[in-house]
Amino acid sequence: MLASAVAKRAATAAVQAVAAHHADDAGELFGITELCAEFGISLRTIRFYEDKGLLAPRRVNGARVYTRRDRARLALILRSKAIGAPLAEIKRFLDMYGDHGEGRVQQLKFVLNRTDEAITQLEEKRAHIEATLAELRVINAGVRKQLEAR
Amino acid sequence: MLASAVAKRAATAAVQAVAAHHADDAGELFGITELCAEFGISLRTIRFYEDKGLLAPRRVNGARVYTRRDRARLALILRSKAIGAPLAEIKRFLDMYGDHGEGRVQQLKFVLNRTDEAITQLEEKRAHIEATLAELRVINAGVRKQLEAR
DNA sequence: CGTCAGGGTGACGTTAACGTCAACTGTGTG
DNA sequence: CACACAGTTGACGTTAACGTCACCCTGACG
Repeated sequence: MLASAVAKRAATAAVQAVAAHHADDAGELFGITELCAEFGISLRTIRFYEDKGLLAPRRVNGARVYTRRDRARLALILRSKAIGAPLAEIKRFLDMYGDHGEGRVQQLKFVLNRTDEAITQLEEKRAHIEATLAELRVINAGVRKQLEAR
Repeated sequence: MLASAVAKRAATAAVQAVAAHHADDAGELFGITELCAEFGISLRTIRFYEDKGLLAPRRVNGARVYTRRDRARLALILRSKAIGAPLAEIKRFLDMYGDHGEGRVQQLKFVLNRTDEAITQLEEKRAHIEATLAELRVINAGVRKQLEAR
């Protein structure tokens, strides 16, 4: 089926995204304007995220230098914003992407609980969207009929 | 398949929801506190929505009286908020649920365009959620493995 | 050496979405 | 009738998420 192929692609992308967040900060480096241009946000915004503890780039002579990992974090922030999450929640989100390679059992269980929570919440949100979509399609179809029957 | 059954139920619910919005305001009436209790929101909030033009209850000696239709609108508002829409957009949303029984061709086409827009936007949002869910499941599974392998 | 662009740091302004408070009003109750 | 009570309207406060502005520093270039 087509759906399973799509799902597989999504899963692969997810694995890569999570891996990117664990990448050693060796490779390319980015400036602040570079990232702003790439993601279409303002300088003020990216600094604001830093103030809020969502990003923590290195400094070179005071200037911010971002690694690929920082870039991945930013992408995550923006996507989370797109689904309507407040920055405070996004911060908790980012923590989940953090360690979980090492860490005590206590910590792992903590992460497990939070991912479980986040997953159920997102599923609820998705359900809301499904319902709204269904209603919109009803309206859409109704109006279309009205128009066809002049 | 199970999924199709679920989809049908959702579609039926959607039809009813849209119909409820067109119901003649004859039946039961509600007070403001009643609605607040039912939906778990504050008086201030419901009045705020009125200020913003999202609700327009009748007045009896200055007191607000809500019809079933108003109640349906409120439900829609809250669900829209749950999916992360700003009130300004929600207002446009509500308009779509409005007439479309009568109206000139011009108006109908307008509604059609907006529903189309809204649908594609919601689909995008759903895609965001799917992606995030996929990543969270990756993390979740990873942590679970770590824990099993002590 | 001047200056100029790019980046940094407060400080303040702004919009959305309410909460809080005070002061008033109509309604039922003893 | 006095009074509690539910409901109403401003006015003002608050939090989140930035935008704007002014001013400062620093390296590169002519």
